[in-house]
Amino acid sequence: MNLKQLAQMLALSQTTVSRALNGYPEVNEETRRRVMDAAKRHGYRPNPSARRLATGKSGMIGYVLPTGATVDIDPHFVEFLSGLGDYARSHELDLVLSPADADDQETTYRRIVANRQVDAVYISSPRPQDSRVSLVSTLGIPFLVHGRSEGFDFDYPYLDIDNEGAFHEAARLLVQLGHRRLALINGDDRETFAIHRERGVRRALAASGLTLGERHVCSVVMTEENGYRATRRLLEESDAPTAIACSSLIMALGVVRAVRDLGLTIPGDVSLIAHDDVFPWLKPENFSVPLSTTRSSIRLAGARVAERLAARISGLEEGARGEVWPVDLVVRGSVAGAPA
Amino acid sequence: MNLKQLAQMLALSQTTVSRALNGYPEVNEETRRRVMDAAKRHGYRPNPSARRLATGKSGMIGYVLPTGATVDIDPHFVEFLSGLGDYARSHELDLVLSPADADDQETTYRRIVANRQVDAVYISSPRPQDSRVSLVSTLGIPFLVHGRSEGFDFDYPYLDIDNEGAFHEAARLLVQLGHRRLALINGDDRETFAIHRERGVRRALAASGLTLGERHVCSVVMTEENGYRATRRLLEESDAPTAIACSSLIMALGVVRAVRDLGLTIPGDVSLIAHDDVFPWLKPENFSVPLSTTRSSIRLAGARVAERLAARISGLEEGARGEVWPVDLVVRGSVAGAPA
DNA sequence: AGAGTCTTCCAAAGCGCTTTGGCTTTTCCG
DNA sequence: CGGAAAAGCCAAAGCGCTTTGGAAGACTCT
Repeated sequence: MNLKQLAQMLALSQTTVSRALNGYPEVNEETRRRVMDAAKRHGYRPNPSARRLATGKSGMIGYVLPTGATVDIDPHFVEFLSGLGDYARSHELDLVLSPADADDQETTYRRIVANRQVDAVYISSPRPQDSRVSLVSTLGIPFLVHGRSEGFDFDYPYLDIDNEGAFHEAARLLVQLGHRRLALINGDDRETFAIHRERGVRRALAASGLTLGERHVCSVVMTEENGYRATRRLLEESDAPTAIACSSLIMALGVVRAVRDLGLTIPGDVSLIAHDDVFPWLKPENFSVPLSTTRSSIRLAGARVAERLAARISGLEEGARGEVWPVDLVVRGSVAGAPA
Repeated sequence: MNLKQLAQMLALSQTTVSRALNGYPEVNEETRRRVMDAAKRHGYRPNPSARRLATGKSGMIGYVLPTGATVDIDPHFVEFLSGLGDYARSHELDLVLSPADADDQETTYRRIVANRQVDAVYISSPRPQDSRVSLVSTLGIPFLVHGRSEGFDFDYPYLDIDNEGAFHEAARLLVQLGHRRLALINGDDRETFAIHRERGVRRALAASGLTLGERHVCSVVMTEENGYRATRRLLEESDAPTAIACSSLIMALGVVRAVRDLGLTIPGDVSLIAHDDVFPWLKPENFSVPLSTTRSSIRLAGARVAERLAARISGLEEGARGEVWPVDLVVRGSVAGAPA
């Protein structure tokens, strides 16, 4: 059942039927009702391909997925996706993932924009002066950055959590508990979130005249194994830290394992605070010693990103609105006063 | 730059240019070269919306993503996606995720098929007599099942791993080591993979005249917490098992924690074998006691699914071909002879 | 009553591609 | 050399929708 048939059936023109269906004003209310009614009764659904060709709108949001033999998709992604899906589901928005060589995403961005394959895109895990952000903003497609970039001479819309504030609070608590030597086991320090977290820790330390030793900050891909290695390295040195801030729960698994392997205890010998993105399958309260965390649901962020993208597509949201979510500091058993 | 302009520029008809580009035989080789050349030089890319409208092909593969407030996307999904992306990237295939209410996916399947939004779909985590499989096969769109369904009077194409064989081997090893009371901490037993794994364990036990006690098999969502709870329950009973087979590494984390909490050791008091889907961020060899596993890369499976879907789309693959991958049994420190 | 203004609808022109059916020209072969 | 077959190309008709530019009729106002 296509528009033509429906129009014929109603003895109306395609124009009128189309307008009635799309809520244009220049059609009699009764006619509209008749049309709506018939459409529903016959299960008419406009062909999206045709509509897309005519309007250039696709009803999808896009994401360029960096891939490659050496590239692993972050497990956080799936939680983010859940959130995106939560919103998208109720709005018949689809998500198209365009896999791209991680080293050449530009081609793919250009392709999906030129082809009008999607109405909007989002960008995740941005870095300072991230080329994707400048690219996409010149390409002129609605977009939203999940996280923040930096160092541009223009503004852009984003949704981020207060990483600096979170780690500032975490570090401040540790300092208040008497810790003098903190360490930070961070994610890839080319990404903005990691930079912000480090900044937060440094700021908290500085406030008490302390510093973050050069060798007390690690920047690694966030795997259990890397958490383990970093911790071993940290704790086997002479000026071993007495407290660790850690950028992910998965790494924290490794931290806990390393501490135990060294015959040390949490929080007796070392206090630990990690960032928790709220996974349903791994909870900080269930660690052998319940883990203190800075908590922010990445799933909720996903839903919000979808919501804002939808708003931008329909013109309800405009401009370079930045949105920063506060982060909860949840104190559990993994922190204690510094050992004597 | 569109077809019309390109044709004009070459003083050829759109027909000829289109045919030259799409490899039809009825065009002179030299003409074809000229066309190809000009197309490349001017960066001509056929508009996918138009092509789609004309042909009904979209160049995308689809996945209906079950969502809902109580639905969590499995973290395995992201690894599978990595694999899918690995293949899709080099073939300019995009993946479209259509979020759907987990309790009503049919509507969404019908929509994406009716709308010809995608050229093929895949189905994951199937259950016996999974309604999605029968639906999709009547809808007549190319598809592939990742995993297996059962109990149909028709065949369908799938890619699965030998879950039964894997857990058979694992259980057999444990029995050979003298274990008489095994337990299985399994995933959702409405899903086929879980059923197959249980079957494998039972078969191995039966071969030695043993059985899997009713209360020695748990079926739970695969989270760390559930692994922990299941293990506590198992080990606190009078006829506690001396060996555990576990369906996921994440649950195994909980198993390990529970064993430790109870003051027991692996493998001294209890042997453990888990299934490893090969995550880059959590490796069995890095468990406090290196974990024996049945191993099968879900990422490779993703790539293969993409490959086969592409083949089905282009008509290179047909029929209900089932493909079952063998699973490696990797023995590490977490298994030992049964305690006396 | 006549001019102007709404209201309501329509025919037709795209959107950019593929494909059908046909028309020339060339090639082949007895 | 003549006729058939093959090769190479084209005009035009879709695909199913949106949107432009009217047009006809109803209504208002002076």
